[in-house]
Amino acid sequence: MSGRRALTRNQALVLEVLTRADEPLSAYAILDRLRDEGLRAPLQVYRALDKLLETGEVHRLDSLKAFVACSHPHDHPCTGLVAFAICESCARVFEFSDSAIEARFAAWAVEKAFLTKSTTLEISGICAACRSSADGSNPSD
Amino acid sequence: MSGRRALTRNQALVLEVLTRADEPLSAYAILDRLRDEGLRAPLQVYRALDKLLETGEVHRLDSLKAFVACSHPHDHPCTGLVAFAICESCARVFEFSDSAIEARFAAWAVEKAFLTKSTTLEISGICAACRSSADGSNPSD
DNA sequence: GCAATTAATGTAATAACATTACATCACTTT
DNA sequence: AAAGTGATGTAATGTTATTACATTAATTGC
Repeated sequence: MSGRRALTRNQALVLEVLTRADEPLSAYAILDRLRDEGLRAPLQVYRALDKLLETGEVHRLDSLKAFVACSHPHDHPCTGLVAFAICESCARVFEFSDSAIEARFAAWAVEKAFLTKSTTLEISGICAACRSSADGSNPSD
Repeated sequence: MSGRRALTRNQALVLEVLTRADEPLSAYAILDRLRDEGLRAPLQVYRALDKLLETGEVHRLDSLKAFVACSHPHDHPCTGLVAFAICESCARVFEFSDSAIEARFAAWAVEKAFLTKSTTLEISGICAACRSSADGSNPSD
C-alpha cells in the first residue's frame, strides 16, 4: 500500500512519541516518555533514532541537540535539501524547502569542487504567532 | 587603530589556539592545549568562547560541536549570513557567504512573518584537495 | 586612600548528550 | 538443529556544557 518499510517496536515507539510531540525532543526526553513502555537505556532510543534518521522519518536539529518527526508524508523518502525554522518562544519547528537555496549551494559546491554529503540549515527566531501575541506567551497553550 | 575590543587573557589564549589550529576544536580540546598556560576547568574556556562568539571572532559549528576562528579580519564585526563547508576527510572548514541564499532566507521569513535571530548553515562533505588525492589521505599532512 | 560596585577568574560538582562493549534473543537460511 | 543475521537489553563510560559558589582584579565615587 506504500513504500514505507516495517518499523521495529522501539522504532515505532520513538517515532510515535516524536509525532505526537509539538516540539523537538532530546533523546533523553524521548526515553523519559517511554519508561512505561519498558525502555530503560539511552541506547535503545539512539538506535531507533539512527534508523529513523537514515530513512528521513526523523530529523536531528543540531542547534538544539534534539529530534523532530519529519513533517512530510513518508510513503516516499524526504528528497532534496530541507531547512528548519525554530521558534525560540514556542519551540515549534517549521520545515521548508527552497530550490533556489538548494541551487546556490550546489553552485558553490561545483565551483569549489566540494562533494556535498549532507547539509544543515537551521534558522532560529520568533514565529508569526508568537510575534503577534506581543507578551511572548505561547499562543497555543 | 581599529575597532577591535580588548581581550582578556583567557579570551586571547583561546582565540590564539583556534587561530593556529587548522581544524575545528572542541572546547575540551582547546582546554587541553591551554593546560600549560594554567587553564584547568572547562568553564574557563566556555566563558572565553561565549565572548568570542558574541563578537563574531569565533564560530561554533553545531554539526561538529566544535569551534573555529572566524576567517575574516576582525577590525569590523562579521556581518551578514555565513555558511560553512566542512571537509569530513581533512576537517578543514571553508567559510563563505552568498547574498542570494541570504535573500531567499529573508524572503521566506517575510512571507511567514518569522523574525530571524540567527542562522546555522553547514554543509559536510569532501573538499577539492581530498577528492583529488583519491586515496582519501589528507593532502597537507 | 578606601569602601562600594562591577567584571573576570578559579574551582568543584553536576547535568545533559552520546557511544562502546558485551551478552542475549529472535528470526531466517540451510 | 547449526549457522548467520539483525534487533535488543544492560552496564559502563566518554564527551559536551552548565550551575553554584568563593575569590580576585579593575573601576568608580567619595
